Amino acid sequence: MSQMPIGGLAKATGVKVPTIRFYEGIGLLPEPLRTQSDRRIYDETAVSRLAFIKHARQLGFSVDAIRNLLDLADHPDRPCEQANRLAAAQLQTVDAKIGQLEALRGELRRMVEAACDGRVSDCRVIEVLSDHALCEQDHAESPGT
Amino acid sequence: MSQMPIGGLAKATGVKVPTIRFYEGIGLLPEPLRTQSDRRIYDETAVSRLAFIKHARQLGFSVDAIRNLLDLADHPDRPCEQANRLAAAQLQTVDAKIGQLEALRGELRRMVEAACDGRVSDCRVIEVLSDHALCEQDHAESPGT
DNA sequence: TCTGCATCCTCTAGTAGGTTGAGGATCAAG
DNA sequence: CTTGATCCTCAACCTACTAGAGGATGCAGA
Repeated sequence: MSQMPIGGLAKATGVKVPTIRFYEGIGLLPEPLRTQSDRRIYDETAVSRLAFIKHARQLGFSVDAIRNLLDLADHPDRPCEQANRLAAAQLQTVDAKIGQLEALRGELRRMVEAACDGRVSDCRVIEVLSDHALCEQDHAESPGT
Repeated sequence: MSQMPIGGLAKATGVKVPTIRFYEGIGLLPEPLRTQSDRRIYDETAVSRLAFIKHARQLGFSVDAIRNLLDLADHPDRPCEQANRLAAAQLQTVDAKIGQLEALRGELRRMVEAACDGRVSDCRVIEVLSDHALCEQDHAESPGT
């Protein structure tokens, strides 16, 4: 039960097999023990660690931030300022991204609502794309969608 | 005025010089005329086309979608259904992304608000990351932040 | 005319966070 | 004993660019 191959770890966590190997390669997961035939074997601690990583990724933390968070999680005696700072920074990033996306959504809505059913020559969508001046808000930077 | 080198086009549109060459390489911009010494020369039509591309990128359209939109813009006699569909799809994508980010923001806020000032051993941030069950909402997929 | 700096050229490599595939070994069930 | 699933490594690909090397050209001032 507690000994499993990489596919078992994948099923237990919902993280794909190549992604697990990738995480090992970049040092997020430690190199596991191997069988005689060189196959990786994992135990419950690997499940926890990978679940932590997965959850942090879902919350949008970068791999670098996760490295720091894992390091903190491994040292419970340290002060947790840094964890708080990372979380606050991530919150700020997400906040900013939402703001930008909302501006984009406004423009896109206006484009879609004005949708014509004629020819491209008087298509509102193409027209707006051709002329930024038709936009109401600024959506200066792409939020990397 | 209407003849300009790549740096002029860059200034006129706010798109960086290497990015212009990149767009040419992937076929978004046509290969321009060259001077005898092999330097690219552009005119006003290039300015319009690049402005269109820039604006569409700002609105989050993928390069592939932009290829379609440009193709449409080049053929004003075609019906504009496809442009409408592309815009609607992009709106849906942005909408979904905002929804996910809002869920993330909720979790991050709860983490940040509960910030401790002690040791990592009872740090709320680490705790939440370790245990998805502590989350109130689902934030299944990472929105690629 | 010479000098020097800005701009241009091509080409390669790097970024984040993985995914996909080739080519081959091994395991477990029937 | 065979078949199909799973495993291994390594390399390439994805998006949308950005950065830098190394070299050619253009233009302005002395």
